[in-house]
Amino acid sequence: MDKWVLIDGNSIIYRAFFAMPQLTNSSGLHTNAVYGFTTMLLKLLEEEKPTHMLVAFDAGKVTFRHEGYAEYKGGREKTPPELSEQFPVLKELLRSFGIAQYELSGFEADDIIGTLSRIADESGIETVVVSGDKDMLQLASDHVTIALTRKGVTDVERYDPAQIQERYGLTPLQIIDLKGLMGDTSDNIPGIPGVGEKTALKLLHEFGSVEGVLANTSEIKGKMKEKVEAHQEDALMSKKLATIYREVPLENKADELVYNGYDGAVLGDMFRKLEFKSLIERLDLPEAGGAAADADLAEANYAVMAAGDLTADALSALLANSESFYLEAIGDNPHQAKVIGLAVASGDRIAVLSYDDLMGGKLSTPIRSWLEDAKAPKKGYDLHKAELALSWLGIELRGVTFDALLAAYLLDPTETSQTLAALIQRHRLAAIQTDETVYGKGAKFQVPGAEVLAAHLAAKADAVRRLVPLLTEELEKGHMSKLCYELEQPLAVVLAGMEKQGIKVNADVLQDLGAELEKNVAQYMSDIYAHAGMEFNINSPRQLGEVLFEKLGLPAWKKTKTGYSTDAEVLEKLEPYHEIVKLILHYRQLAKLQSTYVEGLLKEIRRDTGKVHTFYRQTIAATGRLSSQFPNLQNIPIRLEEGRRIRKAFVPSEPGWHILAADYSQIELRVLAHISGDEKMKQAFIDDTDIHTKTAMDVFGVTADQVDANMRRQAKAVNFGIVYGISGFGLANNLGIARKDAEMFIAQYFEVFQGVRAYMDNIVAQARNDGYVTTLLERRRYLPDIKASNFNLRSFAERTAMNTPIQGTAADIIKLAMVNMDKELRERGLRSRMLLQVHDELVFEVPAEELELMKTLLPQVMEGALKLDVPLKADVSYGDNWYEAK
DNA sequence: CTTCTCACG
DNA sequence: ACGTACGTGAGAAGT
Repeated sequence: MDKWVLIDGNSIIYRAFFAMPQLTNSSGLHTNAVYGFTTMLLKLLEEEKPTHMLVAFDAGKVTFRHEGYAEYKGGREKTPPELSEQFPVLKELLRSFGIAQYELSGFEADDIIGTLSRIADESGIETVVVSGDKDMLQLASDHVTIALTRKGVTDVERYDPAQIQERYGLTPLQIIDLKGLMGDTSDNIPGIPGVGEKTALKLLHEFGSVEGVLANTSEIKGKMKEKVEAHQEDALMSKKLATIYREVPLENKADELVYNGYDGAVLGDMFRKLEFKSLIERLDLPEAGGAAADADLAEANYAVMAAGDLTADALSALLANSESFYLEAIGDNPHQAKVIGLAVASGDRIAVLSYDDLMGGKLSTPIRSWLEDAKAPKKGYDLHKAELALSWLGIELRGVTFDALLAAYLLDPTETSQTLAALIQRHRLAAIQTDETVYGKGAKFQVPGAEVLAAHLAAKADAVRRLVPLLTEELEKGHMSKLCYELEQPLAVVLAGMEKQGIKVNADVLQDLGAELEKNVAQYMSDIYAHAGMEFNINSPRQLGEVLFEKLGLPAWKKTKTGYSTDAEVLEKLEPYHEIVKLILHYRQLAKLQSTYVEGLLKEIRRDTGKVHTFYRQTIAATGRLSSQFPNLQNIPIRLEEGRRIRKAFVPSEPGWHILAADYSQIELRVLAHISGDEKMKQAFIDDTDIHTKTAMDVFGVTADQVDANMRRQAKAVNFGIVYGISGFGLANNLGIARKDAEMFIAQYFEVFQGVRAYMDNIVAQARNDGYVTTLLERRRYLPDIKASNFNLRSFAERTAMNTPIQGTAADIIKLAMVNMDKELRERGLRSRMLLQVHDELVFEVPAEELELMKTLLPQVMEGALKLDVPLKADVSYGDNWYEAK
């Protein structure tokens, strides 16, 4: 069975260019559009398995369409040079793939594809047309489906005639009439002025075609009638321009479209030229010239010393002059990670010890005492994980002086891969093997034999050693040395302490709650089945969508890329239509509690201690916040009472102790008041007024007692919006009001808080100028998209520029408070323990006799963490469990 | 392994 | 005109 795939080259490369972030190879060639195009090709090859394939291009500037209408495609912006330079590259890439390409002077890509799809259709050959242009829908038929790009490049939506009917209520050929009426600004096709998609569809549903509309103008009312009558000629010409010409002389071309797959070596060479390294790996393409794979790998200018090569004294001597340290622990969860070895580099020797060497034998004593010696300096990589993994072996890691992972994170917190291999590559140092190469991944993961493993661990210790001076210098240049050595590194130790300590979770409380939930979930389930008239999996959005929108016929208005959206926003809008909707919302709420918080949390409780030990990741969030994993203890329910009860299970680990919690009040807005210097906002916090009420008063121009609940709610949403980097659309969406009204609120807000407006303008300008923004403690985030020509990318970067200094400074502040508080506890010899951090909240367990002291000490330390132009405020609460501490 | 949904600040 | 709020992690489905 033949299968043809016909691609509108111009349309897709444009799409790819605007959808992909800036990307260049090391010689400065822009490659983003070609990269995007390539990912789309790969997806098509995999999904469609075509026997024939063609990429069609527009040729030259003038086509037959210009003969009747010289202004066709006039007024278009010039193609950006960053894109033009990629056309020849794309054509070369297609040759490397072995994919046919075609262009014919006087015709557009549309016409070539239109003709070939007609030929395919006439022979009954299944064909997919790929484009970003809706006009292509006119080509759909029983054998021809149209894949239109939606978001990005690889996300496409397929249309056959039935789907076009469903979406527009039109046949494929009527798509031409649609454009005839609407016109198309991008092609400079006029259509009828004032007729957009809505009106055009209405007219077509009534009269069937452009000609039908023109013949029945008497039945059209008001202004619309005048417009249609005045622009009859335009409509007819527009229809003609929009019609794809399907008789291009292309007979007997089919053989040239045959696709036989690509030659890995040829494609590999092309990808190397473009530096598409991830794709080389993904397709497992051969290395250049077959061999020489290891040519770039660093040559070991050190001797790997295994246990057999070392005496205890020799090891001690080496450790005394250590330059770097690397500990390998397998597994993502450091509390369960298996230590398989470690390496210490010193001059031309790198000692590599196994787990067994660490746990017993002649070398165990020297290595353990070195690890635990706070005076023995250690420069390493991910020592937070190392500290935890070792601690479960009864070894306390001390004396960390430099962590390459933390440094790398500070230097670029948005970088997703901070592995040693990636860091080495980014710094253009001689390469080391990736973990994936050495261990494999997924089901194929396997620890290699002792010798190979030793070589790899030694290479990593050596990599750390080579990175340290570079990272140190970059931190210095970025003014982040203090942030690294005095905040993040000490914090890593505090976090490890919290994680080792863990928090006690009462399994009985969870089990009781679970039993209750189970009953209720079952009840909801049967009620939902009764209303639906059938049983189905409510947890499956797909099945739920079918029941709601097809079986029950509820109105569908929001779609995901795979089907109907059934999220809470959709369901809330559907509530008035059917009783089942409310039941589903409740079911969802309870099922979430049951699976994630009752069952999920129960699985994390250690049988021996009854505690859960989360892991705070310090190098994930782009803003400087922490994140929490295994389990995530930063998203335990609180907003709704049913869920909040989960917190009753979090209890002190010792009898008679209490849970004490303190959270910063409005920390982000206080930070904003400080960094913007807005006098009005500063004064509001100095007077300790309710900021949302104050905002409502100023924005609505009323007195305090005139602010009702709704005004305060709206003001609160505006304040949130300000912190997020406000947009009219976002605020409108959040408040469920018209965008115009939202924009009015924002304008009014900026009228009042002029300092805030100035800050927002300045920070975006600063980001454009420097390429990055910073927090008060000089934490940095780069925003490469701030200059993007793509509106979406640029807007996103602008909002990020506004938000990151605020969210990031708040993160700085609570981190300072944590380090200071830890110090206070130790210096005062208190037994109280810090257990959790939830972005603006700290949770402790405290013995009864320390409660009074802690109730004043904790807020004092939190409020004094950083001196701002406005006071910081922390509210304390306590109880017998986390629920009571509210 | 990705997608959807939903929990938190 | 474009199409969005900022930052995370986890469970269940379905490929």
